[in-house]
Amino acid sequence: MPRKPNHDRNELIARARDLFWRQGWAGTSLKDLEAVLKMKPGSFYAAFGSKEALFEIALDKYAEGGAERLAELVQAHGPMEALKRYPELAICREDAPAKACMLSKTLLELQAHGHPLAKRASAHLMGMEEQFAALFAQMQDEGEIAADHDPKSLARRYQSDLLGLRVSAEREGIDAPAIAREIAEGLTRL
Amino acid sequence: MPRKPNHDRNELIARARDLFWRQGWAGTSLKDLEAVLKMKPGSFYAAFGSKEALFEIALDKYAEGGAERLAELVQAHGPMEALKRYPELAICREDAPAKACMLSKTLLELQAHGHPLAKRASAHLMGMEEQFAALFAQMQDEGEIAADHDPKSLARRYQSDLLGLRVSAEREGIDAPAIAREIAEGLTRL
DNA sequence: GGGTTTCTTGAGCGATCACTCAAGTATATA
DNA sequence: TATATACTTGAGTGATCGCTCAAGAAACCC
Repeated sequence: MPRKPNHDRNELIARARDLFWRQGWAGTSLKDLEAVLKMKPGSFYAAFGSKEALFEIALDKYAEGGAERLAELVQAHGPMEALKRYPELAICREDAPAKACMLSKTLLELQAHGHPLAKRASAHLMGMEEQFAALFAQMQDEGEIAADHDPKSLARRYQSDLLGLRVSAEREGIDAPAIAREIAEGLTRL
Repeated sequence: MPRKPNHDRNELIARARDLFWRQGWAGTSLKDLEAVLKMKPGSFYAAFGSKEALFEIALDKYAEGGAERLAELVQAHGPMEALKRYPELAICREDAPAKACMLSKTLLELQAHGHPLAKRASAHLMGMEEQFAALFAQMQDEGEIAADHDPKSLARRYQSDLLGLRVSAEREGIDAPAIAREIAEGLTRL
């Protein structure tokens, strides 16, 4: 009976994610979204409910994408090589709307007001960190790194280095790939 | 002839800096500023001209404060010990309105729109980095670290680690002082 | 105290914010 | 083709945004 939607919802969410990623929460107006999604207000609210609801979906999609890319690296090259390559990959994708991590941008922008989206970003960061910790633990089991490290501590530090790298990559005139290489090199010393 | 201002301008700027630091650019409304500064709109605009002008002054004061605190550490303990202590100091001041760096927060929030304040934050970050580089160079001259390092590379990495630490410190449930200790420890291996 | 000058006040400006909804349009079934 | 059912449209909502300005209050000089 009905009429089918003009747009592919998945594609819409991806475009919204990229816009939010680049411009942040307050920096992205509904006019911006309407332009990028080619939707009028009515369609937008029928499809997503609110700006906040769409941001949440976009944030989830962002986190999911990051986790997938890491998993693919592990699949292809094993844990150590994956963790070595991940930093450079994070800052060198030229199709990415920003170098910095969307999760940390969201956290920094919205944390002070206790906004739910900040909590969600924080949770996703923790999820990433657990993924890292699992890889470090696996490497210990396989004797690839020394056994006297705490995987959670390694993951915490790796995550911190990654976030710093991606903030640095957002600056102009900074050789971020050099930092990425140093982070990778640091892993060999474990 | 005239009447003297009710408020101490320096104190006003410090309060504005703390508010902007915590809440960011878009997250801070003029109502917020009026409340914290106890000024009505008219007084505010007579004193500072615009929200943007005050943010710029606050940003400069923030950068100046950071540089001063580092210089004091160097004065008291020398370059190496100063660089070792700085990270922990940056995240443990309990009177600070936020853990994360105001310069990086401003950069991440406003960079996408090419806002002048983002450029200014970027310039201040570069200034900090040059201060770090000068200290590393000094340590090389005094034979405190190996001579085969590029001081600018060391500073770039130190800055990146610092920014990562301060983003991490903003998260909940993260042992940031542990990361700070690891950064300090890393300096001993040079 | 009178006059001058600066600071303070607060109502209110136009613009933009996120969002709503009644009307119109296209696609499906019958 | 007729009808039902989404989906799309876009003018318009109240609220808030950064900001202005005319009027009043306070401090200085003579």
